[in-house]
Amino acid sequence: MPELPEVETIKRDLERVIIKKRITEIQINRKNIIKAPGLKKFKSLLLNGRCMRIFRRGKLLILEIKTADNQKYFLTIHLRMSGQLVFGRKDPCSRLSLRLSDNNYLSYKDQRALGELRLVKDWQQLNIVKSMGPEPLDKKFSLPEFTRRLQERKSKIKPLLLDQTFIAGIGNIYAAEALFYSGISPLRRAVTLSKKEIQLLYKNIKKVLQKAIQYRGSSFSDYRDGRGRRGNFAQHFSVYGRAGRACFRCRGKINRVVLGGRGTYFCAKCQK
DNA sequence: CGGGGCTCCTGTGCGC
DNA sequence: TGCGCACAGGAGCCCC
Repeated sequence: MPELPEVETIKRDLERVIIKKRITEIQINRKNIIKAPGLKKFKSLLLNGRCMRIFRRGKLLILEIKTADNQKYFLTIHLRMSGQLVFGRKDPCSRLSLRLSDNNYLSYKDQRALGELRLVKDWQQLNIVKSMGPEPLDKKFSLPEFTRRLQERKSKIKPLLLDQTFIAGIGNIYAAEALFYSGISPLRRAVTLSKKEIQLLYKNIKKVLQKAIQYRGSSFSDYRDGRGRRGNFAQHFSVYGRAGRACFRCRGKINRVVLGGRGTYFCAKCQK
């Protein structure tokens, strides 16, 4: 479900409402989403702890936890396809529920239960973090390096954009949108992109992610923000999910193919 | 390295 | 109505 803009929106919502509140009650309704440590330890460390800070790396949401006995831990949350993190009243559908000292709840919901939560001492030592590519909205994400790294890859550009070790945070929607705005076919080999095309792609990745954050993310079906509300960017999709409909630029038909097992939308006329 | 298939889950929608 | 299949904002693993 959520890609960088959705996780960023949740982060911004939650940091206004849960910081420094004490966790007074923990209810785990689906054990296997907790990947580390064991359930007992997970619970005892969190109980009476407080979230001091929230940040994001790629699609990973990270809560810095100060435990009751003043240790520093990090609760890492990967929402995968259908995870939601919602602040408010108690939610009977939650997989994990944290009651806070103001009597509100932080609910982790996840219809498909593919999400993963971990409570760790050092989040940077997680494999998913160690192998993660650059943050596309970070100043350190530079065009020369993006260019160099694209030019050494023979794979198709679209699956490459979904590869979190190549670049962090982009998923199926924003890969499709960025390629559309850049006029680049998802089937193109990365190595064949011209300097000009790479520059366009670089700009459009940033642009589409920023725009989506402005609109509080995309709710195609499951996504909800930190208050349980839908995002507004789905109304602004140019290609994603528009198979068979008219391309906004040339009025031609939007195609759908499967690449790396993922539905891939593009306009064969506008995207070469 | 690249790509395909399968897996983890649950739910919905479609064609027959 | 029922059944099976395809598909869904993700990603790890195995195999060729």
